[in-house]
This record gives sequence, C-alpha cells and structure tokens, in this order.
Amino acid sequence: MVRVRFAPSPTGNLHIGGARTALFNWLYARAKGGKFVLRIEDTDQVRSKPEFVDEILNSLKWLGFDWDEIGYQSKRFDIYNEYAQKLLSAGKAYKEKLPDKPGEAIIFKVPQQKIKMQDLIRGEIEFDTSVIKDQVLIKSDGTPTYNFACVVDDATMDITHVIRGDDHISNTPKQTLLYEALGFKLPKFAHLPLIMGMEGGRLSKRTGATAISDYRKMGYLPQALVNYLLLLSWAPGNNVELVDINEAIKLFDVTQVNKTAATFDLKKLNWMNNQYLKNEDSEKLADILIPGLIEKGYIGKDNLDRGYLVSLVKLFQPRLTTINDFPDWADFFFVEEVKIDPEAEKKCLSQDLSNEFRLFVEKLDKLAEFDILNIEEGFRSLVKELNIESKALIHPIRVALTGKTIGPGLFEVIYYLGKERTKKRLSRWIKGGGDA
RNA sequence: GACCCCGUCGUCUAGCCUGGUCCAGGACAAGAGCUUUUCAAGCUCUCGACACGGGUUCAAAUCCCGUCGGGGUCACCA
Repeated sequence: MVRVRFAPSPTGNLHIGGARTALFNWLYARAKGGKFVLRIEDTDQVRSKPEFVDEILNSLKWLGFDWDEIGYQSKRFDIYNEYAQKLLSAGKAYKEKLPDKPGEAIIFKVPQQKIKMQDLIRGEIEFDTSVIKDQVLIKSDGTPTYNFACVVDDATMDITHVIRGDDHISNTPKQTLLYEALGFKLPKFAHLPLIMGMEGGRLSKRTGATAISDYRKMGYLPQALVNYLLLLSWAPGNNVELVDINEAIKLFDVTQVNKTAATFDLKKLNWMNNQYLKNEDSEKLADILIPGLIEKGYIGKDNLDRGYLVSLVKLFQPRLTTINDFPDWADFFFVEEVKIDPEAEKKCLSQDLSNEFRLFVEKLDKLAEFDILNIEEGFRSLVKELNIESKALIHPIRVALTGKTIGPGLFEVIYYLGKERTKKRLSRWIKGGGDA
C-alpha cells in the first residue's frame, strides 16, 4: 500500500512550490490507489499559527487535493522524545547543555560513512557523511528538530514514498543515518526540482505572487493552476498541454518527472487560464462571478436575472484571462452611466457624428424585431446608404456604448444592452437634442 | 568556500535510459499577416535551442571525461 505525505509548515501560506509538491504526492497516491497523508509540521511554537493551518487547508481543498489522513507534529512530542531516549540509551546520541539555553539538547552522533541513496527521479546519489556535523535531535526547549521529527513521523506513519522538493536532497543523508540508527525501514525518495522565479533563484514575492490564495483572488481557476503546475517538470507526452486531472492520474508517473528546475511563467498560466475559462460551463462561471458582481453593486442579491447574466458571460468567456476581467470588461452592462475611456473618446468620438447616430437610432426604432441579426442588418443598410465604411461607424458606436475600443461583437453588445439603453447612450453624442 | 543536484528555442517541454528515423518536434511569449467590427478571441506564417571543449563510434542532443554556467544545502528554522 502506497502511502505518501505532504508536510507543510504553518509558518506561512501555501505557496506555488508547496502546491506542486502536494499535487505530485496526491497524484501519486491516487494513481497507485494509495493514501495521501497530510502532516502539519508545527513544531516551531513561535512561528506556527493556526490561521496558516486554515489557509493551507483551504488552499489544498480549493485545488482539489483531498487527503485521507491528517496529523499534527505538535501532538506527537512524546513520540519524538521516546525515540530520542532510545538513541540516548543505545549510545548513539548524547546530551549537551549550552550556557545560553534553557535545558539539555539531545544530539545525534553522526557516524562517518559513505551513503548511497536511490532517488526515484535522479537515480543514485552519493554522500560522504564526514562533512556532516552531529545533529540536534531534541532542542534544549524539548521540541524536536525538523530532520528528527520528519524521520520518526515518516517511519511511524508508514510512509512508503517521500516525494518532496529538491531543497531536501541534502537532508536525505542525515535522515538516512537516523533511519539506520533507529532500525526503521527506509522509504523510497523522490526529489522534485524546484520552481524558480523569472529572475532566477527561488520563486519569491518579489517576482510575483507566491501564495495559492493570491492566485485565487486574482481570478485563476483551480483546474488551470493545477494543470499549469502539472506541466512544470512533467509532460504527459504526445504534445498534450491541456490535461484533465483524472487523465493525469492515469498517466502520471513520478519516475518520469524531470530533473531540471522549472521557471514559473505567468504568461503561460494566463494562457492556460483562458483555455479553461473558455471551456468552462457558462452557468458555473456565472455562479463563480455572482458574489463579486454583487459586491461591486453591479447586480442585486435578490433581483438578479440569471439567464441574462449567463448570456453576458458567454459573450466575454472566450476572451477572459482571469475571472476578474469580467467585471472590468463588462461593467457597461451593469451601470447606468458608462465611463468613457478618454483615449477611446479622443480616438473615436472627437468628430461630430450626430447625424449618423440619429439615423442609426431611427433604424433601431424601425426594426421589426430587436435581435442581433436585425440590428446588424439595420446597421449594414445604414452604412450603405451613407456610403461609408462599416468601421467608421462601428468603432464610435462601440465607444459610446461601452466606453472602450475593445469588446465583444458590437451587434451582440447592442442586443444585450437593449434598445432603450443603446438609444440613451447614443443620444449623449447627438447635438441639438437627441430625443431618446 | 565545502558538499550535492542540474544544463535542448526567452520560458515550459518532446527526444536522451534502448546512439542513426532530429540540419531537433510541440506549447507559451514575441514579431508579421489574415479575420474588410475592435482584441484581450480565432486562423496562418516567421523568429528561435542540443552550454563549451575533448573523447568513444562508421554515426552523439543521446554514452564517457573535463570546463563553464545555474540552483540547492551547510541552524537548538522547517
């Protein structure tokens, strides 16, 4: 039975790197029909905060990584002490009292030897432990150190595969020594390459957002983020980029993960998010958008026309990079007074188009049916009569109606805006009293 | 600095294990154009890489060695 674990420390948010480690562990567990164990590494009493535990758990849930078990290191101090005592009485560890420390620390005597470890991703890695100092097991305040708690936990929780970041590779010989000293069976190790920022080095806040919750706030879909993370250091083959998580479970294999560190590229994530956004069910997308629209005062809590909203979502869906783009781009559908972008006004509405606008309004009034096809037909006939280019009128009308030079097709916009609002917005640009 | 890991287009990668089918394929980005309704969507095209140097071999991105480059770790943090 495969048992893997993800062991975050609640001293901060769940970040991109952690999420990717969680993803690969979760995938491996699901692929092998094993268990995915969560272990909260909260031995640092000062820096660990319960709100970070909540934040991490919520982010994992949002990403869709359900866990089978959860444990907290802070509840296992007795166990760590028990094993430390064993090493002490076996003569493999000793106590030390430092003048500036409260109590005695328990320290592991590091035996000098060569260690060969097998890594599922990298193959054989060799270390000479003579360069490693004796390791503190239990600190003088009675709490265990990371490497010790980690070994005791992984062994006693029957973890079969330790899948973690590359940065732990040099912890592995230290831990291997502890497994041997304690008589524990060694798990299999797989060290994932790190995710780096665009400017090189570790992904950091300077380079961009690192917290998963930030990506959620920025309007990324969890499926898109997971798919993007999946493609960092792993590829399903056959030039496939968009891979459904259930498909990934079938195809994933840790041993095929790359060895090279990957750079986090927001542009590709954006593309990926757009792919998922355009394929997402419009009803579902509307549901995701509703809270934000209510918050902005764009729609009412009680009197919202869901069908109408879904139509608008469909209009913008292919273009959205993030969920948050929708309220920004579709704002003109929800407010009475359109905010006209000054640049757009200068570009498209600086000349007097009173006559053209008035004639267009007349066309709209004469339509047998106010629908997209008829609106376009009316417009086309007007342009023909005026003997002008379509775009000479389309762009000014778009700016007058939406305040923007870009957006969905104009005739759809007019249809969903409705005749009255369209006329009202056009009349503002008709000199000498538009009677709309 | 010591130790460890890594090195294919700007970025993510396929190919490497099992040398020839690779004058290296795909995706993102970028650039150009088309879409005579914009683009933030769509379509088409272009640009662009085996880090370098030695071997081994009839043949090397693929195997070996060295150099260089990048990253990580060296805490009574995790």
